[in-house]
Amino acid sequence: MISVVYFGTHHFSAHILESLIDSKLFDIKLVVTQPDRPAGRKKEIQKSPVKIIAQKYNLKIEQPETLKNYILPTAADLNITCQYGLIIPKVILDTAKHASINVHTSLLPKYRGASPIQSALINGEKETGITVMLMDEKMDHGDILKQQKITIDSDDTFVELNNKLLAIAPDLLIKTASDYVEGKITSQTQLHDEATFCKEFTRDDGKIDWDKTSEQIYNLYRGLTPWPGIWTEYNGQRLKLLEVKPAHEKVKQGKLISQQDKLFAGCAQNTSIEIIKIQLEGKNPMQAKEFINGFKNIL
RNA sequence: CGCGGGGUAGAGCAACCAGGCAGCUCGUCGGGCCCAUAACCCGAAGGUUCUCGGUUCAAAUCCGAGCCCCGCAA
Repeated sequence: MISVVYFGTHHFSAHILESLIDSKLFDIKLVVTQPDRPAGRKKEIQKSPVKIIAQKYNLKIEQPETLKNYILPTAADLNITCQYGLIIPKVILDTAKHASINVHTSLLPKYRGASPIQSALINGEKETGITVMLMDEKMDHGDILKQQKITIDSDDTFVELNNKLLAIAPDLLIKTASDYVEGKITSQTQLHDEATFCKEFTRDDGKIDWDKTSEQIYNLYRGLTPWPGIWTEYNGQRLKLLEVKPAHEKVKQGKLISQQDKLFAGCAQNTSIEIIKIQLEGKNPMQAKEFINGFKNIL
């Protein structure tokens, strides 16, 4: 068995961790994840998805607030990280007997950073993939061990694409990690000149710019749904567009109109999007038809 | 005590501010029209107006308390 210290926080990472456990090839000596934080309207303390998995398998857990001056209590053959959310100092990377390995959800050097899946969708990419790499002290900068490409369908949203990547990532990681420990893989330096970066998104990033075309807005929807979602202002209130698709109706830019039971919004260059599911500030989500029934007089 | 919107027929909303027969668009059911229809016409059923208390001749509406849903923020 290969001993491992695992660093991770979010959902994708939790699945990766569980796959490592299931493979029975790895001995997870320690899981490092971000501290429990308040979330939701009532500010209830929530565990990270990775912590939940770690507890399910009774693994040892560490939740340092920061890794500055943090001393890893356990050394292992490999440090494996995925969506941990904090930069890991070189001192900690160097504790691994063989290497510190990272799983990243893009084809590096493209989309280094916090939101590779969302950003690829927003930019209308046709393909993306998984990169398994060696870590260095710069974010997503280390040498590449293995990559696997997948195609992005034009209707994939974050959920579908995330699932596609999740379907291939565990096997790629497990095989690459094992092969690396056995010395069967050589690493390859990234083409740093071609690197692009992506930031973490906030709700403001979901505000729709109606000067964009329906394709651009649809891509924004694909990348930011379900979180943080896309929205616009309507009568001074926030209107979330929970489900949309490109359409060909001619609608004045930035305007909402109803046609039979359907709802359309006008985008740039005479394009439009159909709104299928919608939520007004303070209200529950509703289908376009329900919205039309209730708000017909002001459409 | 973080800020704000909301709870009215199966759905989405109006009426509330300024108390006086609870209404609109759908859906459902029945009938009509039609070659036909999810279209159109006629009709019907369906309500403890979230709960409890208060004010009043009279409360969906005003006052007090509570429960629940949601948008921000974190």
